[in-house]
Amino acid sequence: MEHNSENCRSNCPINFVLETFGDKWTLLVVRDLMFKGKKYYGEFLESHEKISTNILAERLQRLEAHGVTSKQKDPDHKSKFIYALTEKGKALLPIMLEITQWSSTYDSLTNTPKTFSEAISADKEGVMKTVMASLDTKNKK
Amino acid sequence: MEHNSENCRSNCPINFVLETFGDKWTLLVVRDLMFKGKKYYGEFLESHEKISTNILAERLQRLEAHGVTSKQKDPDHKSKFIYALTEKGKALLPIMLEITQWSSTYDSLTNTPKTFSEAISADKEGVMKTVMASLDTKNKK
DNA sequence: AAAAGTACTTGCAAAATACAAGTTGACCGG
DNA sequence: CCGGTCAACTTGTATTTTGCAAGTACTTTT
Repeated sequence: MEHNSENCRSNCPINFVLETFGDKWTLLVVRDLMFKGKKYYGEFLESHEKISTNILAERLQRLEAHGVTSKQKDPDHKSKFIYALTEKGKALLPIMLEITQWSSTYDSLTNTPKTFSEAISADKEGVMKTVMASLDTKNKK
Repeated sequence: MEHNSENCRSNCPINFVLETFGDKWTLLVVRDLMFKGKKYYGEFLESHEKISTNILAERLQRLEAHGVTSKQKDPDHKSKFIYALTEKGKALLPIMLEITQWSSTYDSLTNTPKTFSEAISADKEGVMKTVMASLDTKNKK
């Protein structure tokens, strides 16, 4: 569960996130967990970018191994697992919001709702609290 | 120079940055330009992570194609090119600082100086101004 | 004029990814 | 209580990307 830069290419903080998230798919799983309310394997597969199933399985395993996500049996459905962000995973929120702002600025075709990017600009702390609250609610349900 | 999500997998802002930076190397080049004062091809090759020369060439081309970096002849050395961040590239700074904070928190072996992460916590705007100023100075030299 | 520096390009083996199909254990309707 | 469907993967293979070593062309230094 604990993970540090011991076996990484360097101890640089930028490199450290790349060792876990440096590919085209991993951060999309985080996005789905953080903003889309997804928690089942099958839900991640449905995302618009169409991750393939072997890649998804490998990424979920890696995220769990690095302490970013958790995996638990769904008490209501024995054949399902509930994936969720750990505290370490939730702590990615500021990065995710800054990424959203950058893309909203430089992608003329972005699908970020203007209300959302304006809310981040006006009150980033408030948006963070709202998102965090939504994650807690989901877990308790 | 203009780039948007037209030919991307989706119009999601998270995916948009992945289309340009979603690999193990690209963001290290940005780091070297932003924080390490590097500007020559050979300097990027020297970084601790040891990017290979063909990958570096391809990434610099992509960054330039996406409007994140610029490339100009060095007036003093005809065999050298100066690489620099554009405004779009400099605008990645908030993301880079949040990444630094996250890694400094969760990597027990991080090489981030405590003075730096504390400065970001205490006065992020101030740190941003300092870094931005250093980038402007470099360009004018 | 020869050697070294700078920014690449090329070739090839190894690793990662994409796509399709198969497996295993619930769950559900009749 | 049996067959079909659902859910979460695993396996196999073709394609793409990466990693490493070597080579090229132009400049600068000695």
